[in-house]
Amino acid sequence: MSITRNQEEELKALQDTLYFIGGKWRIPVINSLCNGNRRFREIERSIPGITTRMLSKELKDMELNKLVKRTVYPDTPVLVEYEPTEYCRTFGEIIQSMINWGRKHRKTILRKSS
Amino acid sequence: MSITRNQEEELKALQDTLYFIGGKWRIPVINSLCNGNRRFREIERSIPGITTRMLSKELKDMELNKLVKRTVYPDTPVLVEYEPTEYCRTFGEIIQSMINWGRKHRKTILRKSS
DNA sequence: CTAAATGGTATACTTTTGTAACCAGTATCA
DNA sequence: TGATACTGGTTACAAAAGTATACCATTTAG
Repeated sequence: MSITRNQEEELKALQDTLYFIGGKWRIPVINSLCNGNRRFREIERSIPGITTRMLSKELKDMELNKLVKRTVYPDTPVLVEYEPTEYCRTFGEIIQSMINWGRKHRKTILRKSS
Repeated sequence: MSITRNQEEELKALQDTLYFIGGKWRIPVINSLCNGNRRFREIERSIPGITTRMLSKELKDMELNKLVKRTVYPDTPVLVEYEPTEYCRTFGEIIQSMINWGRKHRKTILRKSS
């Protein structure tokens, strides 16, 4: 049946995406980079709750996956810059839909912290 | 500056959404329910890789968060049904954007398993 | 009688994430 | 001349999340 087939295909596409997004910090880091943040501490400060360790791991992994380009300017003091690739920007639609959801449901959500 | 203000607000909305999605299995479970699966084993079979334990935890948590309604029909044999709430269906846009991403990038992705 | 499906739980284990301290190099401030 | 703070991270350890596997009572099919 074509309904079944289609659902299988959708599930596969969905799982590919989720696999690629992976952990908890990938989306916020992509968002930060796309918002123009470039330096390590700058990105770190822009994402409340992230730790140096997680950001470091995330950026390394994203570099391997061609989502960021890391450039070192070796003048003293050394300066390190992270840039989002075009590929990185393909997550725009997903991020936008998440922002939309968050906006709509602001009133519904009771955070643990409240 | 309104750019700054807007980015902060977007980040907050984004983080609310990510917080709500939480773990690894929330999205696949929502998707399965929205695809019409209702019984425990049926949902389990529809999500490759999930274990009984994780599905059980996820469904409990989703019930607490008003994402599913659990109904027990106590005729022997007992039958248990899980139904997505309207709230659950609000994730449709996010899931659809994820499916779109997965489709577009099928060729780009090299899964570890390949 | 045997085997399989139902809706799960219990236990042990591995992997991932979080916490917190630390490091070398440079700049700032008094 | 220190003391302090910022840069871009690393390291060791603890806690949380996820995985694997076995198990349970009940019911149905053969």
